[in-house]
Amino acid sequence: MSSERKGKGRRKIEMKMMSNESNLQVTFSKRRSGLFKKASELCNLCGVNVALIVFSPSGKTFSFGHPNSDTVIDRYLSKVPPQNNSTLQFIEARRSAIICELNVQLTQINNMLHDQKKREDELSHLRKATEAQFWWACPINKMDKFQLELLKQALEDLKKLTAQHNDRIAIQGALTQTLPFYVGNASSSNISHHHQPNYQQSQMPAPQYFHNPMLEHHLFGFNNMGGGGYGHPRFF
Amino acid sequence: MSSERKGKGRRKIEMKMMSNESNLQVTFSKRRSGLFKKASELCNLCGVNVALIVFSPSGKTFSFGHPNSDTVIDRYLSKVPPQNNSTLQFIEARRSAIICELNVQLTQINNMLHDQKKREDELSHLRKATEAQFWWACPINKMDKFQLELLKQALEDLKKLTAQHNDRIAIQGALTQTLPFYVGNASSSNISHHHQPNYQQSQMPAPQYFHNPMLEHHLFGFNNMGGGGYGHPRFF
DNA sequence: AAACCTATGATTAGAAA
DNA sequence: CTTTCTAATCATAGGTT
Repeated sequence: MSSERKGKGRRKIEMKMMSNESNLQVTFSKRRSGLFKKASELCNLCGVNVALIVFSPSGKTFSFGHPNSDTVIDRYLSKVPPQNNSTLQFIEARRSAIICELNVQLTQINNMLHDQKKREDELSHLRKATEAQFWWACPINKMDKFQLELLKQALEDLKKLTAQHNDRIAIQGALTQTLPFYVGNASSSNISHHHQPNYQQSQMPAPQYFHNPMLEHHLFGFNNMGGGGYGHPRFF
Repeated sequence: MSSERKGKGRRKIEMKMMSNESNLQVTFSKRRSGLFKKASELCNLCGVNVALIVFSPSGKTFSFGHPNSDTVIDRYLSKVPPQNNSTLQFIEARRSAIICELNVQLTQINNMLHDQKKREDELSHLRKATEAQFWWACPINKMDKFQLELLKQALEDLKKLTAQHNDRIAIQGALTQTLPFYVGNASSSNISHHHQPNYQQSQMPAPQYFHNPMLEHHLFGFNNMGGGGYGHPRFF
C-alpha cells in the first residue's frame, strides 16, 4: 500500500549516515555543490561575511569565503575567547554531540508528524466516502425530504418482509406440532410456518434477512429505544 | 502579459545585493537558517568535517561545525600555507572578485536561458494551436479523406463564386462602354457595376471576396504555379 | 520582528551514462 | 568522480496575521 510508487523520482531519505558507499559519494558531491551555491547566494543577496569549509570523505578540502575565507575565519577566531584549556574543549565537544542528537530527534519527530498528517488525510477521505455511501445511517431528523422518502419506502418493504416472515414462522410452528421431526426450509411454499416457542436466537430477525442494508441501522436503533419486548417484534 | 500572475507564491529574484533593507533582513534570516540546515544534513548524511561561519548584517555571529568548528578550522588552517605576504593576499583578493563577477554573469546567462526556454514553449503551443486551426493550409498530399472532401466542397463553392464574379465583371464592362463616366458602389443592386480600366490592384480577386478562409492558401498556391496571366483569371 | 500560508522555483534521490 | 534525466520533495518570496 504505502510502499508502492508511481514514479521513481526523488524519494525522501532518512537523515542518518548513509551506509552505501558509492551512494554516499554521489550524495556528498551533489549536496556539497548545493551547499556552496547556497552560501554564495547568501553573499550575493545580503553581502555578509561567510566562511565555509568542507572536507570530503576522501580527505579533499573545499572552501568558500566572502570576502575571503581567511578574513572571516580571523574575525571569527578573534571573537571567540582563545579557549585552549581542556574544560572548554570538553564542553564544546559535548555541546556538539548534543546538537547532533537533537537533530536526529527533530528529524524523527518531523517524520512522525508527517506520517500522522498523512493518516489524518486518509481518514478524512475515508470518512467523506463513508458518509456519502451510508447517508441513511444518520439520525432521521437530519435527513432531507428525498432521503426520508427513500427510507420510508425501505421501511415499508421491511414491513412486508416482516409480515411474511411472521406468517412463515407461524406455519412452521403449526407443522412442527403435526410433524415433530420435520425440519426444513419452506423454500417452495407460499404458506409460512410457525417457529418453536423456545426460539433462542436473536430477538430480532437476523439482519441478513433484509436485502436492503439501509434498514439495519434503523432496525437496531428502534430496538434499543423500544423496551426490548419478547416475542415477535412489530415495527409498524 | 508576462507580468500577470495567477498565484502569489514564490517568485524568482535577481541574484544581486538586495536594496530593500527590511526585505534583506527577512531573506537573510530565512536563507541563513536554510544554509545551516543543509550543512547539518551534509554532516548527518556523510559524516564529513564541516565548518560554517556567518556574520549577520548587524554583526551577529553564527557558526556551525562538525565535529566542532574550531577543529575543522584548525585542520583547514594547517592545510593552507601560512600565506602572510602581500602578493598572495592580492592574488586571493583578485580571485575572489573574479568569482563574484563570474557568479553574476552566470546568473544572467541562466536567466536568459530560462526566458528563452519559456519563449520556446510558448511558440510550441502557438504552433500546435495554429496547426489545429489551419489544418487545411498543409500540402494536399498530406490530407486525409475527410479533409480532402471538405476542401473539395470549398473549391467548388469558389468555382461558383468565381463564375459569378466573371459574369459580373463582364456585365460591368458592357455597362462601362454605355455609361463611361459613372462611378459608384453597387450597394443595393444585384447587378454590379464597373471598376476603372486602369485597375492597379491585385491581379487576383481580393482574398476577402471569399468567405471561406480555407481557400486563400490554395488559391495563392495555384496562382504562383500558373503563368500569372493578365485579364480575369480563371481557375477551373 | 516572528510565524504562518501558498504557489512556485530550486534541489535532489535514484538510475544511468 | 562528475553529469544527466526525471519525478518528487524541499525551500522560500511575497503576503497575511
